[in-house]
Amino acid sequence: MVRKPYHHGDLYETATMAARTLIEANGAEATSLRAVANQIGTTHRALYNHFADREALLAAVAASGYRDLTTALRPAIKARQHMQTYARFALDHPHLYRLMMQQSYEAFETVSNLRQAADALIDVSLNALATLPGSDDQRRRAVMRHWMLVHGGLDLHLSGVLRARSDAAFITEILAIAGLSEPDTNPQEQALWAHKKDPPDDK
Amino acid sequence: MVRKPYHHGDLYETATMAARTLIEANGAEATSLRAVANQIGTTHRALYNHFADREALLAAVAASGYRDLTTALRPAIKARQHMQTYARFALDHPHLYRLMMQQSYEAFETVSNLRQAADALIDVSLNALATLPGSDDQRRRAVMRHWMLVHGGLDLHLSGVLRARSDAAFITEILAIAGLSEPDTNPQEQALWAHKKDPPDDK
DNA sequence: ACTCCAATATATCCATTGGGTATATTGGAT
DNA sequence: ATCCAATATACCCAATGGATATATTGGAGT
Repeated sequence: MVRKPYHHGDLYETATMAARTLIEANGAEATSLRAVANQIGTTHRALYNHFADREALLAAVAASGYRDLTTALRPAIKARQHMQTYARFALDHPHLYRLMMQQSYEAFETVSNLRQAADALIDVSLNALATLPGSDDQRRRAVMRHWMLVHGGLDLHLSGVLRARSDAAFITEILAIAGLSEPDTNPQEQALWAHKKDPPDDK
Repeated sequence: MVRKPYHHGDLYETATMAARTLIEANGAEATSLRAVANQIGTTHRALYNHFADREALLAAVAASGYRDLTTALRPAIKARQHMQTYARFALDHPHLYRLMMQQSYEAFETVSNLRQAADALIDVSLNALATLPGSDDQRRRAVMRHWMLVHGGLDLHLSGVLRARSDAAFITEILAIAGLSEPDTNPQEQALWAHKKDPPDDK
């Protein structure tokens, strides 16, 4: 069922990667079908032979992001390391991460790659944290708690709602909040969040 | 400095409310300047006398959302009630909530209303939870933890990444995860999350 | 080797969108 | 009554996602 490439080569993969590059650079909203097509030397209409519509192309990019994140997370078996790796991925690829987490309910049902890739992410987290104590359900809930916490923190940080002084400070703080700080670390909390009371870095 | 309305009345407020209605119905992406203008009987160009650009109109809507959420949250002084109210607002106004949380860093700096409204939200949470034990910093961190947790859970639930069986089930579960369940409640966790292992509601 | 045909790519076309510029209108201050 | 800045309109434009029709490619069947 995997057809050999005809004219251009594997346009599906080529287009997905080109789109991903553009998206990581400028964000998904600023990435047009024509821009992607230009990048790889085709007409924008050629893409419609491989993707139902623009959303489908974005979904393919999101799926590729899920796969990469899953791969990055697989060797991180300790909870703290796991969370750290997750956060660093999101901070290193903010536009991609946002795209991944903003796929519509429909996209998850339509683009089979996507649901599959997202489920793989959940599974790798469940497996990696299999060493935690407690029943399966307790572990599952712990994974959910960690995920919600780090994702929520990231999302609030990546938009301007909350503003940490730096990415590194953000990671330190989120680990502290999750109760996963290094034993000998004592993060100074009060200096982290810069909202109206204390402006970012003057003095 | 508050100018009386000239031709149409207070177009700023009228347009913001119309935009909000459209956004709550169809989402921000699907709401065009022209659609808003039609709704209130003006030209789309008239809006540019009150909003710098499309983003600014969306930011005004977001600010109004922040104000409403803050108002809803003010009387909820117990942590559990607070979180419950927050979650219910987001679930009742999913498109609006997403818009609020997706304002760009720039928007927060440019549209003064917006930063102000977002800060008011943080403050009301800090004040409401002032009864919690611990130092100011500990309380601040506790607020952040609760916020990140509930927001992260909501965001994952509102997109299709995680799928709870229902909104009510989601609220119950998020409270349990946060350690804020009613004492006599014993939420059955395993039945909540429906991802690939067990499809939504058949049986 | 030749033909055929489905998969793939292109060529035009269209409505809608955000935003620009120039012009008209309004109504309070003088 | 007049003037002028705030407001609204008229018309324009390039870019975008998507539709339809046509051209091209190259492997399968003979």
